[in-house]
Amino acid sequence: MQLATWNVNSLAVRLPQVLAWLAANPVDVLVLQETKLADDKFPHAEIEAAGYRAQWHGQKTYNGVALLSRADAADALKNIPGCDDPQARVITATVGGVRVVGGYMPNGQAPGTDKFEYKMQWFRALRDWLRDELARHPRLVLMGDFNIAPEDRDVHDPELWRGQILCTDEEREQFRKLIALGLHDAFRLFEQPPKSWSWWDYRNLAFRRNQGLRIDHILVSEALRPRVSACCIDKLPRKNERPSDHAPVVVTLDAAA
DNA sequence: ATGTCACCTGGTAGGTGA
Repeated sequence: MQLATWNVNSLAVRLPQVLAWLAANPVDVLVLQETKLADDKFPHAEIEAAGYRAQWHGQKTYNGVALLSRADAADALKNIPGCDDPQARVITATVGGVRVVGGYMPNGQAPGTDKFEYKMQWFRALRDWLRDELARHPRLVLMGDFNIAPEDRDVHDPELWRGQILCTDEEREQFRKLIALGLHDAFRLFEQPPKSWSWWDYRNLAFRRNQGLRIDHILVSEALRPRVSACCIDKLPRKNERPSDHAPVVVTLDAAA
């Protein structure tokens, strides 16, 4: 079973790239972030024609998430239950016995801003709900754009980025607290090439210079950890014309014993 | 040195968010 996450930065613009990527990478589950589409604009016909079912939680202009799956998706949820959030950031469903949580975590803009405080509160709410969700669904994957580079090795220039948004100690603490629920960063279960990033700013020729950050993550629960056989970042779509600024991240799970 | 992109409103640009 393969699952992937991709921040597409507008599904209206990126739909052809998503369909092409799925044709080349027929993963079982793909969660998308920043669809930026109201629910009635979601391209479900095109996605179904490509062989995928879709759950989506949309929003005009900002945010918006979706969960595409080859098999049936059951018990879908939108956003964090019990958290009254007007921003569309989470889509959850059970596929093939795995509880899949796709998230577009808040960016936070800059430390000290209202948006940063929202980010902190949002992660607290996510953690409080996930604790219960993990008890109900031991086989769980949390993946998406976390907007956090967990460690210095996830940053092309740690000194330049120190204390900046995506890299603050407070954000990294939020990431560690998610891990402490009993989750594992699938990417770090394997030896990886140095300077592996999932996001490159559109500015400053950042991709050409490989000046990026690893902020898109796939966290797997303890019960799933023995099944993880690979996890990699697919940089190819970042080389497309009109690319998203993010690359997909893919995890491979062996069949249950 | 700087270097973008997507989307909105309300226009033949400017603002916002990332």
